[in-house]
Amino acid sequence: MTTPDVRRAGNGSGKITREAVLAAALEIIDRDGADALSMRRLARVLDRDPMIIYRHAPGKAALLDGVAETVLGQLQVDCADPDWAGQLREVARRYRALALAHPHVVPLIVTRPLATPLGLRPAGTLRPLEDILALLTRAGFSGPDALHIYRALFGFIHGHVLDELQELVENPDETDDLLRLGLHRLPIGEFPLLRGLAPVLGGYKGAAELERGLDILLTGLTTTLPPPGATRPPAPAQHPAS
Amino acid sequence: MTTPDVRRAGNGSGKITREAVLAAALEIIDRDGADALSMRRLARVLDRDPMIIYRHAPGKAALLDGVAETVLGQLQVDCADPDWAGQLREVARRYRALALAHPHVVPLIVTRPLATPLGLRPAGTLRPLEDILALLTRAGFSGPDALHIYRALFGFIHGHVLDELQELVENPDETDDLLRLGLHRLPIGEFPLLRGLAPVLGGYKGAAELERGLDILLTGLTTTLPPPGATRPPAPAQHPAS
DNA sequence: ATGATAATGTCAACAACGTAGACCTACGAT
DNA sequence: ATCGTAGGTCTACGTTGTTGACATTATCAT
Repeated sequence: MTTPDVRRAGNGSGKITREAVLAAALEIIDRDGADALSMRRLARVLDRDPMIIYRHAPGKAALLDGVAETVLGQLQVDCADPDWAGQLREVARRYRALALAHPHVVPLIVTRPLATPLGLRPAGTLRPLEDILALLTRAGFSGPDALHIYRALFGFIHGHVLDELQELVENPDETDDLLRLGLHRLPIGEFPLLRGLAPVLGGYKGAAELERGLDILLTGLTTTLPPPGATRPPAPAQHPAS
Repeated sequence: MTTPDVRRAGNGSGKITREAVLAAALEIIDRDGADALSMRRLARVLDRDPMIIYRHAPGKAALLDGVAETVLGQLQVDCADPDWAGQLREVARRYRALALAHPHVVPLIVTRPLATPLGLRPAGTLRPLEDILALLTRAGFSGPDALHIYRALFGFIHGHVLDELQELVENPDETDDLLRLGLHRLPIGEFPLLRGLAPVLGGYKGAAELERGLDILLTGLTTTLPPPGATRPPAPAQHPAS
């Protein structure tokens, strides 16, 4: 870093907003993961003293919550969509897109609310829940049924996204699936099936898997719960290739 | 075994095994969460110098992986069960029981494999996968289909367990659901539906929810994929492991 | 028994961490 | 002028994970 003007502690110019802090934190996490986020490093990115951060967030934990909130807050739900099942599909797809865009944030989204009661969670985290409840009650479902559907959907999405991220590999340069997945290091005798499935594991397509899961989930839901109104059956939907 | 010989710096008696280290680590995590686990505190529990730990694990990260592995390693699969669907059900129930017994370990199980390619993960983590592949191929499924079923099942389980843990609340003493969930702190205008569903949220029963989800999933799977069992068993029914 | 070799435990030290507390500026309202 | 408040900076404390050197003990061929 060539700094001709040596200020003792780096200070840029202009005010620092909470959004700027969170954006910088997200940048670090996206690049190097959540463990790489330290107050001092974040301050270096902001070109300020580490202590300013505490003017915009009460502590590091709140900061992580804030990052998770900003990402999850980008998930939009169209409460007015008359085709509730289709809307749930799109929400799932958008969620997956968000997760792939910010893979290092997914652990935060999934993990941090574990110790926090519902009402104490940041508002941005609760917005999708409320919106989906709105969508479903507007479609005629009872409150408890809507809640049940929300749980089933997000349970599925969380699980799917985690599983898909687990299958991502860092060096896609390697052509041989066995090597790319590191499967050659496994004891041959103990994991014969796993090793044999290397090519299938390598060719994993998350988007298709998501659609298949959604088919199962939505048909299951519409047959289990009374689909209100004189609306149509679920319609297995078209699969966009990707 | 019982040597009440007190040496200068904390050292107990007897040898320290890797299992003992992991057990102590699990104890700390179960009590106070993963963040509370520090090398020094772990050493205090073991009544030894902090540095011994490095003789049994290359670092803290490996230690966390080890804890996740020991817990997940307790999940047993009966590969020989002829009723594959029933066996998957039981696996799901056992997984849930494990998660409820060690709630603080779930984030580790779910999060740590995210950066590690399949083959480099600890063997105990891969055992359930291999076992379920064995169960399903023995039931007549093709390799890719078996893998698909595994993904669907564990995606669902992961999601369900995370969602259920999020609904657990720390002070179940409070009688009023609104207060217990902290929902009274939410802006009334912004989250009307959510607040209205407080009693339903409070009465969440994870076991029933799991069974409902399993119903949906398993029926969906058996209709989507060719269930090889009852009607006509195809040729390679028996496949000796070699 | 003897000495060599490895395993195992101990200690001090380091750099980096989160954050409390004091201090300093700048500025709009009185 | 004076005050309150918000934003920004600096120092310092206690803790963390880990390194490298050192000490002790076990193992084993000779």
